[in-house]
Amino acid sequence: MLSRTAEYALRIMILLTEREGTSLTAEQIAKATLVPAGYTVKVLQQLGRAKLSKGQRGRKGGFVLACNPSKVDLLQVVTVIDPLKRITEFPLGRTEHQHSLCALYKQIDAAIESLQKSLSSMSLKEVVKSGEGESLCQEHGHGNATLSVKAAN
Amino acid sequence: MLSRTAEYALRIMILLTEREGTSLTAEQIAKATLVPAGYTVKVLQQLGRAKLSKGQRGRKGGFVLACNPSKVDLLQVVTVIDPLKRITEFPLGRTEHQHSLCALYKQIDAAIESLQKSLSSMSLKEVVKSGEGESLCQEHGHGNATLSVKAAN
DNA sequence: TTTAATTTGGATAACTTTATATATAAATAG
DNA sequence: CTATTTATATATAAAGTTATCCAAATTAAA
Repeated sequence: MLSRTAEYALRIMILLTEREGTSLTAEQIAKATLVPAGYTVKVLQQLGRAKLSKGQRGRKGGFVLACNPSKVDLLQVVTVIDPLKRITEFPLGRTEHQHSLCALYKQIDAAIESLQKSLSSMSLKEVVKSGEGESLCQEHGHGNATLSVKAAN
Repeated sequence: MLSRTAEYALRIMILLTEREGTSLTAEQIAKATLVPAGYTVKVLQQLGRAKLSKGQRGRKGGFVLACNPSKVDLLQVVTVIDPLKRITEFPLGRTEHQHSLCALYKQIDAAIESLQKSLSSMSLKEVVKSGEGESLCQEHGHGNATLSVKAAN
C-alpha cells in the first residue's frame, strides 16, 4: 500500500524525532529501524533533500532531525518518497464507456483522500508521544514484544 | 497507491458490470478500458479464478460478469490483485526503540483501515449507477471529455 | 598533517511488477 | 470434419523498485 521505501522513511523519521537533538550515524539508524544498512542512507538522502533531516559528514557526523516534528505529519514524510497524488482529471482518453469509468475514478480519488486524511492526522511528535510511557507493542504486537515501561533516558 | 494492475482490474469489472449480460472479448475490453491488450487477459484470468468474471472460449466466446455486482465492492476487486492487508502484529523484531515504532504502525494500520473502508463503501453496481444519466466527466474531467448525455443502448 | 570516521553520489545488481509473444485447447460456423 | 475465433497457459522481455557497492568528499581527532 505504502511503498516499502515510504515505510522506511517513516520509521527513520520517527526515530529521529524520538532522539531529537542527538546525532545518529546511518548505521545506528539502520540498526534501530531495521532498514537495510545500505539503503538507509539512500532514504536519508531523500529526506535530506526535502529538509526533513540533515547529515553531517566526518568524524562525529551523523543525521539529525531538521524539522519541527510537531509541524510535520506522516503524509508529508510519505510524500517525499512517493506522492500519493489525488486524481484531479479523468485519466483515460475518450472511450465509449467513460461515464462508469469516470465514476470509478471519483471513488478511487475518494479512497486516496481518506488515506491522506488519515496519514496527515498525526504529526511525528504526536506519534512518538502516543508511544511513550506504557507498553504498547502488545496490542497489535506479537508474542515477544516488550511489556516493560519505557526506560527513562 | 493502488497497483496499476489493481486499477486495471477495477476498470474491467466496472465495464463488465455496465455491460452485464453481454459477452465481451478480451480485445473489446482492452479497447474500452485502455488496459494494454495482452495484459487484459492476464487480469481477466485472475478475476476469473476469483469467480468475479468468467471466460468462454471459441467463436462467440468472451468474458462476462460472474458475480452479483450489487454484492461485490471495490475493495473485493482490489483484494483479488493485491491484498492491502491490515497490520495485526508489530512487524519489526525486538529493537531498542519499539515504542514509537509500534505507535507508528498503529497509525499506518489506521490509514489502511480508512482506505479499506472507503473502497468497500460502494459496490460495482453503485458505481455504475452513479455514472449513469448525465455528463460526469467534466467535474474531475479534462477538456475534451464528453458533455453529452449517455446514449441509450 | 595524517588518519579514521562519516556522509554523498554514482554505478550496479537483484528482485518485482508490468507487458508481450507464442503455443495450445475449446467452441462454433460452415 | 475443417477452419476460424476465441480463451488459456506458459515463457520471455521490459520497466520499475529495492538493495548493495565503491569511490570521492568532508570533518574531526590524533
